[in-house]
Amino acid sequence: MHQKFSILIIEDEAAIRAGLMDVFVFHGYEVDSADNGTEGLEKALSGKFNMILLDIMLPGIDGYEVCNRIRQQDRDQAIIMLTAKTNDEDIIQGLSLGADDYVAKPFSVAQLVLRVEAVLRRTGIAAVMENTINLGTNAIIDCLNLSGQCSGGEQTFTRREIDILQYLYRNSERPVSRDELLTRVWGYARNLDIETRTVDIHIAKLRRKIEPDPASPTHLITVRGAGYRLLADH
Amino acid sequence: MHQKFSILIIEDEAAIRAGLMDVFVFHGYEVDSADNGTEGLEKALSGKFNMILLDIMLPGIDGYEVCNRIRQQDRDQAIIMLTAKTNDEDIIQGLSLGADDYVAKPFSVAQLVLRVEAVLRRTGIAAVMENTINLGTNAIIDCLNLSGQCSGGEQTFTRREIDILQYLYRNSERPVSRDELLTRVWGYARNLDIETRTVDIHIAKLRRKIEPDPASPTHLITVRGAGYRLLADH
DNA sequence: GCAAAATTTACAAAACATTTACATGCCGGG
DNA sequence: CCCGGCATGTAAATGTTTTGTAAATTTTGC
Repeated sequence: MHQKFSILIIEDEAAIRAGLMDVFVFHGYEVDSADNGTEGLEKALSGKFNMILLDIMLPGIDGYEVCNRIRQQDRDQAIIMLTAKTNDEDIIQGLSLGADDYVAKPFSVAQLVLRVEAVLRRTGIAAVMENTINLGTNAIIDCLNLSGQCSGGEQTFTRREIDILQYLYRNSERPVSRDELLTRVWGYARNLDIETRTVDIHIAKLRRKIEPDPASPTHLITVRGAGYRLLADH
Repeated sequence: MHQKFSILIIEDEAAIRAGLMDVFVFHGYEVDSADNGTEGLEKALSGKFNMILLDIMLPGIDGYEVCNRIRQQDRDQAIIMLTAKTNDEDIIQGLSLGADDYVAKPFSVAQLVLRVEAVLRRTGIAAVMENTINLGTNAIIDCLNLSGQCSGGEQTFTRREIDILQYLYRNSERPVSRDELLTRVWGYARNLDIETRTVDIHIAKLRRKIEPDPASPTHLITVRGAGYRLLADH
């Protein structure tokens, strides 16, 4: 998985909160937390999180109320409820309020991670993330719709342009040579003497679309003698 | 409002099977059942069911295997596993095999019904069953009567046109390729080399009916290199 | 057998990809 | 420091593929 999922843990017991944070950091998630309902709700409403783990018994606003308010603002926010209560009433209330799943304490950590993954898959969040190139505030690209929100406003891309961006994005830790692009994106047989400039032309077109100032690129940079490299902000 | 959801219950204990069938018939579902894995799998693979309730311990092929085989054929089939085992191993295995939810016996009937509804909602199957396509002020289409109120006034549609619109509507978050339409609407076997233009022709006809200006579509848009996408007014 | 619907055919138009041609800038060696 | 060569940038011309659609033809449902 290239881009990290972000997860918010709302849980008042410090030991459980810390334990959960460790586990999800270990599994490659970006984690934030809150120890009460008020703070949790505030963070949740920022819309920054792909998943919210929500304890039911909380000081301040309780978990049901938090879930309810989140849903009012964002129908599609993924939420999993955690609780020590194990009777049907709770489960029913949790599901009616629109939590995506419900895990009863004590739960095994492995089970919880699997349920989180299952919900991310079911809700389509995983699919969306896999098809999004996020370069920061001035370029967020939807590879399924061949479109993006860039500094210059809404942009559309061609299939080839998206293929190039995706290849560079997946290899953004290093520059990619023209030869490699021709091989991996175009499907040409490896041919070390290049007699085409088509890669350069496509790069120039992409810069016009995603760079605030195409003349001095910040995302799609040239590494002279090596190729091109795609960089995100921060 | 919408047609009935169909549900398949695969469960060997006659008393439980009969009880579940009664409950779901009462809740307005169309219900079929099987009392062993072999028959259950066969019925499940027919693709007629919106939801499959699957007991784990079955004579013949067991529930895990049935789930596995269904998933191989249809990634989107909704499945809820039922079982008396309550340890983590089972839950993990169930989720790994791709069941959409997991309900442990003894469960309350109310809880099970709610979980079924939750899964139908989450997977978008509930939306699939809707029979009105609402694209905003200038196109509201009644899929049962094959008619609609569009910018050009009252329109009638053919069955194929409605099928296309519904498929695009259910997948309106992404463009749908001609190939996918031929497979999912026409029922053609997957055949990557298209030698027919019939999809394009139908799209053109639909545009004449639902677009205020067919020459510059706002609802039925082309994503060149990817397919067609149906958009509603916000 | 008829009318409506679906599909194929055929061509035009638009979008996209590539080549060409020349301009620009970077870098090392006199 | 300046020059030449080489890697890169890009506008414009050219070639290719995809899409739009009218009209002809076949299929389908009564």
